[in-house]
Amino acid sequence: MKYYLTTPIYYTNAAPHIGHAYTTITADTIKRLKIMQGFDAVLTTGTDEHGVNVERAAEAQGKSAQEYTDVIAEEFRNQWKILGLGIDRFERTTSDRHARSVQDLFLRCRDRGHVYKGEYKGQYCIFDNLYVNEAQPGDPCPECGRPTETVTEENYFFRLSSFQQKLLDLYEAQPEWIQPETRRNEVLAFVKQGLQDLSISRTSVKWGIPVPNEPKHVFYVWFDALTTYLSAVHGEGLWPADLHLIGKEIVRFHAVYWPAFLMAAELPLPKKIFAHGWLLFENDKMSKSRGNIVRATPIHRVLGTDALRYFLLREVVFGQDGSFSYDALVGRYNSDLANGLGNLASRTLTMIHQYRGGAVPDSRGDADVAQAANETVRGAIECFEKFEFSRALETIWGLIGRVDKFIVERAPWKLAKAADEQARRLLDETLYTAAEALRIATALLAPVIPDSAAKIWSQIGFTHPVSDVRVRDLEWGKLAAGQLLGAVSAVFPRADAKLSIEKMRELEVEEYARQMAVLGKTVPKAEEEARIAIDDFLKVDMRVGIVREAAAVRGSDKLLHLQVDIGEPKARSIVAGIAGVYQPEALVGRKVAIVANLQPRKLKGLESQGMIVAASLEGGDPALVSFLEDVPVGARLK
RNA sequence: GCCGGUGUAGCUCAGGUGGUUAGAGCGACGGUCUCAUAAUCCGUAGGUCGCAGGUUCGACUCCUGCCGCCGGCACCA
Repeated sequence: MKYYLTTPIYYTNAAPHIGHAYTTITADTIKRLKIMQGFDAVLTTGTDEHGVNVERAAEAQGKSAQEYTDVIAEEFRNQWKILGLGIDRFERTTSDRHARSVQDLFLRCRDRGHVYKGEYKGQYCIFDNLYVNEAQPGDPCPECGRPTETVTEENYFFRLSSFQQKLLDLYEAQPEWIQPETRRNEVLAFVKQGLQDLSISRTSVKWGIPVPNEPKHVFYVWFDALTTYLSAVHGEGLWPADLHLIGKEIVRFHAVYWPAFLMAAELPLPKKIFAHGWLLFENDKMSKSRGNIVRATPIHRVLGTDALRYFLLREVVFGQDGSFSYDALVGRYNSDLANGLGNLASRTLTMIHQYRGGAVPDSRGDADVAQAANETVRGAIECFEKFEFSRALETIWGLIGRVDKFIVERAPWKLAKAADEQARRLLDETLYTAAEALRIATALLAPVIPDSAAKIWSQIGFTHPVSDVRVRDLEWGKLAAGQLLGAVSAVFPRADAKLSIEKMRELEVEEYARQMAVLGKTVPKAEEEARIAIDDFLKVDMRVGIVREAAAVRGSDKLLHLQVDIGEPKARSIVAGIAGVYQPEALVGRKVAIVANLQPRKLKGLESQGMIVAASLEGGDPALVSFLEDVPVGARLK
């Protein structure tokens, strides 16, 4: 039985960080679990390398787009290698076979009448050569702030609109097709609203896969990227995928666009889509501007990859957002891995060496612990099956705790001093029980902490790899009497919290610098390019104004309608997206800064004759500009 | 504004269809053993189960309203 699973393909505009690692590590764990359950599991990941952003980034470095993405793709490939992940297919959107897959998918859709040539009307920035999605006439370019122009472009469209009912039928027929349920609800709401046809090609972009017989057209983002899941296993009989593992930000593309493309092409649909949450840093969003992005390799180097794997799967409830912190990481490492599993292995194996010459004693083990172990296996597998990793691990640690307690109750060190036959038998039983429970827990944990499990496994004396273990081997009593143990050494040496965190932070700085160097990014250069001349700045007419009236805008969360006096005969009517932070009554009488020479625009039926100036905080909240000195209304800012 | 979710010990979370003293792990504190990685084990402290009403003999568990947080859509000149 095959089991084909995928991670998203990662966009080559940034180097890999812990977020990428989170998804990929989870996928690797699922793959190992499926293998343990007897499947031939295949895992695909890769890189998404097309598009204007890449085109421009490469140009800025004087590289070809291909040269540029070669470096980053290699960076990702290497990252997974360092972390020891079992990637079977690494598919790049720039590979030839992928191009053929995309073109083939397109032709299948076209031949069945689901694609047509039309006109895309949108906003375009001529300076940045950039299409601004979802912008409206008059909107500024997000890159340079200059006004965008409305342009029309010939595009191919996919008839997404005609798939609404089929998609709803799919979600209805397979309620667990998209998980967790909260994501399913969102998708349902989105599709029920009605679907618009989707633009799937561009003539303004060069860096992409050409549309067959249309040399000017290149495929646009999702039609290209999603298809890697097919091309990675082309001709291998592995499609459909059993699982697409994704982040919650790309649910729509996987749960709406992708099945529609496949339905249109009359290809089988993936079996399941699971969207995980985001990894936050100490409860804040990780972002470049905050400078709080964490990379996986420093953790790998200080505590080992398994510490990271265990932390991510134990601490984060899979499907929900989770919080990463070095403190929590080291805490989990010490209390669960070092004191828990590592110490249990250490004490158990050491005692067998000391009291029984390193050979597993002959016994059936304690019946209660045996039962607990069998129940643990059943419970943990059940949780794993539902991707409830944290619960599965909690269950397994329940067994570890049970055995620690059992050892103390039996006090084998006392039994060892007694000379009678009953003590000898009891000691045999105690040691066997601890060793057998350790064997089962270790094998059960191997998908989550493969390297460490392998070490413990060989210390127990096995010569075959722990990755060969199948679920049926987890039954109590399979440990053979007489088996000779290997040499014992600490698998999870206790970590000094302060020192290891310092070390990880240090390495983090190094790794960041290394990645930047690899990407050829130098911060000063980017700033220089963004500089404008004084003339450009003087084009912006900013004025001090005083808010005369303020009211909420009906039917909107964020908008306030303000009347701002800037010394003109009539106050300006300004609609501003600040309702989330400011109460209307608190604004009346407040001095503000506005941009006075903007093209007016209608919002919710109200004309906005300017823009209020505010700092844009992380998370999108605004903070209005104000003055410490008393400034006259109408004064110009420069 | 509409829709979905969520709010339980310092932290992370469990708590089918309402029923005796609300649980676990980590952390804190005290004690214990000595096989073990200053580990283990035992014990203690700590919660008006977001707030206010309601239904009920009885609600963390059901209903209503409010507040907070998260997310989706709309929207953010």
